[in-house]
Amino acid sequence: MTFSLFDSRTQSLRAFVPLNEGQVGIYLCGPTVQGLPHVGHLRSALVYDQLRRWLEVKGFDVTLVRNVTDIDDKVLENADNTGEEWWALAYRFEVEFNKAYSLLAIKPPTYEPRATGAIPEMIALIERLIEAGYAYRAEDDSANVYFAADKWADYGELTNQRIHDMDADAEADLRGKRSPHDFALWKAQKLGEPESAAWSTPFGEGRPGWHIECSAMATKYLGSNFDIHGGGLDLRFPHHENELAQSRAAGDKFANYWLHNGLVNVQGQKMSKSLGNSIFAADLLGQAKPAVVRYYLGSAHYRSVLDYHDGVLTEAETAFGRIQNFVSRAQRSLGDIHLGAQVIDYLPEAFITAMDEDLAIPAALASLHDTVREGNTALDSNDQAALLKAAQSVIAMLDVLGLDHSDANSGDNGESRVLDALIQGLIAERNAARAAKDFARSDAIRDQLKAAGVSIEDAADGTHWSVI
RNA sequence: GGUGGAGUGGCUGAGCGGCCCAAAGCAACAGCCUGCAAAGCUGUAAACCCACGGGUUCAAAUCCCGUCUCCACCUCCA
Repeated sequence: MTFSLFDSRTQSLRAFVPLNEGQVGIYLCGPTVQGLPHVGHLRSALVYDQLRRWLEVKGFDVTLVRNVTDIDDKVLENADNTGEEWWALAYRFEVEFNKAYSLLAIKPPTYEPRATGAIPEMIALIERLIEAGYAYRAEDDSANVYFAADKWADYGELTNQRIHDMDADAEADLRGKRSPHDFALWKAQKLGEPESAAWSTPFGEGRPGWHIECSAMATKYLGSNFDIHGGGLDLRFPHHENELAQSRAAGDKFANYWLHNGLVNVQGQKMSKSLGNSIFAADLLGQAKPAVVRYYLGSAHYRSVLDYHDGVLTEAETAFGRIQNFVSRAQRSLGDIHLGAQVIDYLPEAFITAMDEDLAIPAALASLHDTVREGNTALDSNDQAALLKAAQSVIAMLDVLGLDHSDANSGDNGESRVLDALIQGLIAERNAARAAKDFARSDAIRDQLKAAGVSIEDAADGTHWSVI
């Protein structure tokens, strides 16, 4: 029953031991809502959703905090371009993110704080840092406040770097910094920036630096010491390094485990605005069902690079369709399949082992497919007991992975009843034609249905249909 | 310059000292089933032994050294 996670800070697989027995606190860096959600955002949110679900299956009471960065240079810049209020733009994109998350069955976090809702906590944290001598007000008398990176001896501990090895940009404008490695805790209001984007503080008018937001929000909701901090690999430096430095310098223990998910590449290349190769949530969800997208995003280990290119969704669709097909066949044979309260009791050993080892979802999927094959074999040989066992097992695994197995044909609305009646009529006609050996007619009906997006399956117990 | 990661069958992608003559999926081929298909099952072929060259070990895809190639981070980024 041990559960291990790869901790980026120690760069090792560590057995997970929660601070408080039976409870887990997770802080996840959410998006800066300055644009539309892309495949990378989805993967990141999904990884931690899977982690959360697995911990819940294992009986933990999980508190998941995923923030929304709603104030930032880019938000202001983009709002300036569209002519919207910055907060209106932020809300607009936040809604888009939540829509995508919800489609993908990513459970809402326990708390989803916005950065602008934690300004007092940020100010308090900055004051503690100034007092402790790790932060200073800008040399140029602006409202900027910086963290003195070289004063904090452990700076670089998260990413195993030394300050003097870092590639500092010697040309950069210091803006009142003492050293180029220092980073902003508080940013002075700039000329032309809206009043609504500036808060009054003891240091002057301005807005928060990016890193301080997460430190403040994480400890506000999870306490000064909590279990897991997660985010995308690209946030490891400088964002997480800075978070860790400032929180520790302020006297907080902060996170016990650091998790980083791999990024999504597009045809072997990094996704970026300048390359114009970004794949947005809408692109994926327009091409395939949400469960298929979810399956695809889980097809590589969370720490590996996931490559996106043409055909990946089709492949996921076929693979996932095989699983769904089995569930439909099993349900036809067994009727509705119910699970008891303890989902974990239905999971194969191999599946549990895989999930327990740093959330090895690809290996877990292998176990899922193995079970589907066993179930199909049981179905073909009419072994009802073995079929039920396999079917329950498969449904339990899909449940844990958050993959929707519901039959597309089920549903109780009027339209689906009408549709079923019409299709059943055609199926009856086709079977009559087959009985009369009028295969030209029967094939024509099959083609007609296929053209309409309906596939049919001739089974021992009759003909069944499903939407392709 | 620094830090981290990767190179496994046609493709995706696990494995990270013996259970590996390397999982699972996709694609391919054959058989069973079918009027023919689809779905399903079974089997076959697929990785000149897991980038290349050395080494350690009774034992290496897995550890060490060297080489090559690729990627990421060190600037905003999930």
